[in-house]
Amino acid sequence: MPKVAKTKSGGRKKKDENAPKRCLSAYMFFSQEYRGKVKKENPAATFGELGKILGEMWKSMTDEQKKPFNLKAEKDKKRYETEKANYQATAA
DNA sequence: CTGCTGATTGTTGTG
DNA sequence: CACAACAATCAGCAG
Repeated sequence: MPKVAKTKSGGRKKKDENAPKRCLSAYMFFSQEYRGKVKKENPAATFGELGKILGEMWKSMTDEQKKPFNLKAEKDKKRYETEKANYQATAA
């Protein structure tokens, strides 16, 4: 059962006052690194292809390949945790 | 207590 | 200027 692929164009939920954004996903770091690489191998590939290709290879990646990205994701999570703590501390 | 959904993050190219 | 697939992630809310 699909979780309804709704984009940011959907109904927004109420945002927090401090709004601790969110932690980047491993995919985000993955794109940052492969963004130029995939573009290099796919100069004619625009976002459409790039996005699909990237996602394809991403899943193709093993946990070892995602490791560096996961590490970054973990670190970013801590980053988010900090703003979250600050958000809760101030919001409290 | 448990789960679900909404919101967010980053990429680039195009209407 | 905002959004389009791609994946992940998490927090808050509702039953």
